[in-house]
Amino acid sequence: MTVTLADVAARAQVSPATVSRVLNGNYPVAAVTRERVLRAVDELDYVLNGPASSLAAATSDLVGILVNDIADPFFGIIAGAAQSAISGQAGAGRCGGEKLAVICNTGGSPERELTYLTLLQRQRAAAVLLTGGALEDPAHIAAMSAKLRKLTAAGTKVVLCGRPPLPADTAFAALAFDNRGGGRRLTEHLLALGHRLIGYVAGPPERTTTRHRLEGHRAALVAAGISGGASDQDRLTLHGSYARRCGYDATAELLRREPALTAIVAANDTVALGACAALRDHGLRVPQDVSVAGFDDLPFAMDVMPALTTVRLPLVEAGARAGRMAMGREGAPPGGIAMVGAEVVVRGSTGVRRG
Amino acid sequence: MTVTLADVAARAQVSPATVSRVLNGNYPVAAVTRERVLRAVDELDYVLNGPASSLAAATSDLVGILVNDIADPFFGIIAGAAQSAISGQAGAGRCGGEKLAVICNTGGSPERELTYLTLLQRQRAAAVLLTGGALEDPAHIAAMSAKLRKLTAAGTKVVLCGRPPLPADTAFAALAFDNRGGGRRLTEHLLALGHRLIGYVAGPPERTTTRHRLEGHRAALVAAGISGGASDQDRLTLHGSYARRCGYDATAELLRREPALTAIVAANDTVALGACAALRDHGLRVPQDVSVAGFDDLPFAMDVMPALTTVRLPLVEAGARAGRMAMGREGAPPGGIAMVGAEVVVRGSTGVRRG
DNA sequence: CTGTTAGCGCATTCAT
DNA sequence: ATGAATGCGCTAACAG
Repeated sequence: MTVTLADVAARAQVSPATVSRVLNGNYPVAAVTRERVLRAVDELDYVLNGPASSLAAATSDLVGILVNDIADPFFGIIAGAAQSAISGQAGAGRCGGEKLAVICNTGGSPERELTYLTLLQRQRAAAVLLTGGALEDPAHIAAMSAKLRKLTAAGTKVVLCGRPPLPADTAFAALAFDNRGGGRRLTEHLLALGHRLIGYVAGPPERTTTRHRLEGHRAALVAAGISGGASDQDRLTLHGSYARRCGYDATAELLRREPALTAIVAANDTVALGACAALRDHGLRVPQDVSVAGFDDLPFAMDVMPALTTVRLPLVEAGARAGRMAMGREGAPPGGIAMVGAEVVVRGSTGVRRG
Repeated sequence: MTVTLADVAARAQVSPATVSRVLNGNYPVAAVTRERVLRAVDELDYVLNGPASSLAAATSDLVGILVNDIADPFFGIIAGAAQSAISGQAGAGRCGGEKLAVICNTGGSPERELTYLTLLQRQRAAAVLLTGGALEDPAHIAAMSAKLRKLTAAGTKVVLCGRPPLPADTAFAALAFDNRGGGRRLTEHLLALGHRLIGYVAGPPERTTTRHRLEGHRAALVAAGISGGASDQDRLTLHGSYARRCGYDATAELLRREPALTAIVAANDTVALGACAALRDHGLRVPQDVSVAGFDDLPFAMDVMPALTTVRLPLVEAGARAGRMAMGREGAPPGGIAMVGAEVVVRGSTGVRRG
């Protein structure tokens, strides 16, 4: 019923092997023969059987891109850039070299992360790209390390993008965002504006991204000699998800705990937006009464009113570079890991401390 | 080197066939035997070979979700919801039933759209979900129809989400957003506020979404008896991409063409944000001087200042429902197509006409 | 440059 | 309820 490679071979009056060679383009074939085969392919409307091909070749053209939450533009932008870098480079042949870059949405669940890895392992994926912060649960880290090690052993290339390298594993090329440095510089900016009572709406606990940004924040406070003591820092730090709603609720709570607050640093831009909304609802102006800062510099950050002071992460560049690394078009960075910049972008949402 | 099903069979002292049956769970196997096999699987750390399995069974567990631009939360939200609906329903067996729902980013390119479809066809995908507006180029429509017909013929389920059904093709279950109705009601809202000179920053030409929203807009104008003539409508309508930048540039141009403009309708929320920025840069206040309205009701729409009046599309519900339809967990809507609502949400960015 | 020969690892008939 | 045999469609040696 379905047309196979053998049918094409018969039609073109060549052997199946020749058809395969033409299709894969990785072997010398006479120009005339190629034309004949291609014509037969076209006439029969033949489509290669991927599973059969992958089985015989022991590899597939599937590339998996794992993201924590595809509804979040942070991941959408990285994933889109990576996918372009991977799919955009069609090989010389119109059939060969074409990779199927696909995005897998884990929803931040460790189980689904592992499940997707297994599914990709099943498919003998050519490469796997892990994006965004990782969970710090030791058991999960161990499971992930083991799984990734198996994947590489099976010939799958593993690349980390925006995720710190796994402990004791320099085996995987990694691109890490300088969350700590960015977090520190952002708080230094606030300190320079005179702020001393700074609330911090952190991301989900147990995530590397959350921890690093928070560490940077606290390092800046300590360096300025206003650590305020651990208890005070805890009092002004609240954890939540990356949802706008969390920024709103956490800000309300912070205001309750410390009405004299003059600045709020949010886990990311989305959360910062929620914080701004909460402040407005409390009759406070941004930045005259309270300054607000975000993180990531998502596209909308420059368009909200007031425009958000935030930390710009080169999401597109990082995603594209990770994609190239996954394709072997770009070597791993020296030491296996490259730290990509995180630069503070000052806009209207932060200003000098009031009165 | 790599452990196969035969290895597991040997370890469990059963035949390969039995192992296969246990793994697929679609055949009676004695409980004791099953336990023994499962233990062997665990001990050997066996992972099914997807390509081999798909080849033998002539189907795979891959489900493709095609999106125009994954960096746009519009698609991220739909895709995320669809993926959850598809992956979330692990079958009774811990091995079987698990689908690999993957997102394919076409970037709006018709070639890549077809390429992805071919790739998914190669993989013998179980289902394909097409999301978002379609290109109206006749050649591309024909190519898509043909390709989709072949996919269904090969056993792949095709579902359309947020995309109008293909002409003369009731074969594919479709969920369509009421872009025309939403567009019309949005403009009616503006007309009710007294606006008469309304600029329209439309999306990319040749896209169904663009055309439908624009048609709704014009229908409202005509119904109000202020069609203004075709030439006038053309003068106040500008096409561009869905980028924020286009909203900015188009607004500047509209202001040049018609300084007396009192309202602007944008292709979507992102474009509306760009329009707001342009107005501000021209010293105009929103909504006191000019009202602005978006479309989609993305999460940030309620958080910008002033909050955006827009048309809410049930992205999560539609994505999830499409996912269920792709899995055969929900039947196709009567007639093969269901129109999902598009409700105007009035917020601060629109107000009564000035003066 | 091209044809021939073997599997790749699994699902599925048939038997039992 | 389980085992034995067959073939899915293709690629990769190996010849020629």
